[in-house]
Amino acid sequence: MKELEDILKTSKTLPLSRKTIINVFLSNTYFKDEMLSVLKPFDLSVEQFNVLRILRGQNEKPLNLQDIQDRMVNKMSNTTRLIDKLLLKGFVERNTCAKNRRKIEIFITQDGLKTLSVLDPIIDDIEQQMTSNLSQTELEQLNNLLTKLKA
Amino acid sequence: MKELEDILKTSKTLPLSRKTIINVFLSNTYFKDEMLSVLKPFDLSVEQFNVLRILRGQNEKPLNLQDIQDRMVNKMSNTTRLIDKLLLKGFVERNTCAKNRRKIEIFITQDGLKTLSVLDPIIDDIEQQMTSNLSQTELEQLNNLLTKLKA
DNA sequence: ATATTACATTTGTATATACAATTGTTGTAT
DNA sequence: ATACAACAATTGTATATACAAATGTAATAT
Repeated sequence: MKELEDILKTSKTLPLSRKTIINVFLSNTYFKDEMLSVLKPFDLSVEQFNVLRILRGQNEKPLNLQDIQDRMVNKMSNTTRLIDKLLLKGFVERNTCAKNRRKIEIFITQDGLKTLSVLDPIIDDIEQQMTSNLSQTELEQLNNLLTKLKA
Repeated sequence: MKELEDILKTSKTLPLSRKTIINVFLSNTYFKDEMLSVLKPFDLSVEQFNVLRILRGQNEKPLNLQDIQDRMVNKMSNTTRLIDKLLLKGFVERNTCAKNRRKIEIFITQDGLKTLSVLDPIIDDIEQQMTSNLSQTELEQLNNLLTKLKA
């Protein structure tokens, strides 16, 4: 993993705020790349995977697009198109809501559930690995700092 | 800013590693959105802005595409196309390298430099603002933890 | 009852990114 | 000198995201 100093070769000392922001960008890339390399063989992007997990969390109850969008970690401008791709792969189903035909209900399929259950231990593993350089105490500190940061 | 609990309504307690990863994703989005809203009026994306700063750091000396890519915070699969857009806006110039015609040298223009000099204090400001919930000590802690995380 | 407004999703356009294939140039091996 | 490998950038295809406009449905106001 590249360090700040390696990347910003020509720079003087950066203000702490900028260093922090850059470090968050780098950490984000680090996590996303690792996740993607695990999900790739399952033909899923990180975002698609997260939506599938959201749908599973509903225990077979459907969610409409806005509900999904609200629960997404990376706010998605285009849930429609993301769902389109999950549909093509057979991981979700889509129905117009009977009570309010403006809304679209989305379900996870058996195939989607099966894929998630295969992925669960793999993802747990990579998440552990990616954070293994920090102790539990340090992880808690990091969490608290990040939460406070954007409070 | 949304909290983890608000987003993941249906979830049980998450493992600390997952919480940390999600928190980094959220922080990344937070920073990027704020930066973008500042850069938007200047017709620049966050990534384009960063490349311009890299080029300025060279003090008028040119960089080829690979050098730029190495210095970029968000590794860019397509520096070519990013530079294309900076070119259209007149912020950079592009020449084939005489010594090695495979390489393309890229310079920042006066217009690019002028735009950066206008942006400098604005960016400093927003960076301060975005991190103002943390003390200097906390920012240092956060930096150290993030560095250690991906060491 | 019709017009207007608000709601929910879709579509279009643009940028950033991932990855593979292609093009053109240079260096090397024989 | 020619063939082949390595290098540097470009192009093509796909996904995610930002934002605006368009479509279709429901609620309301008169």
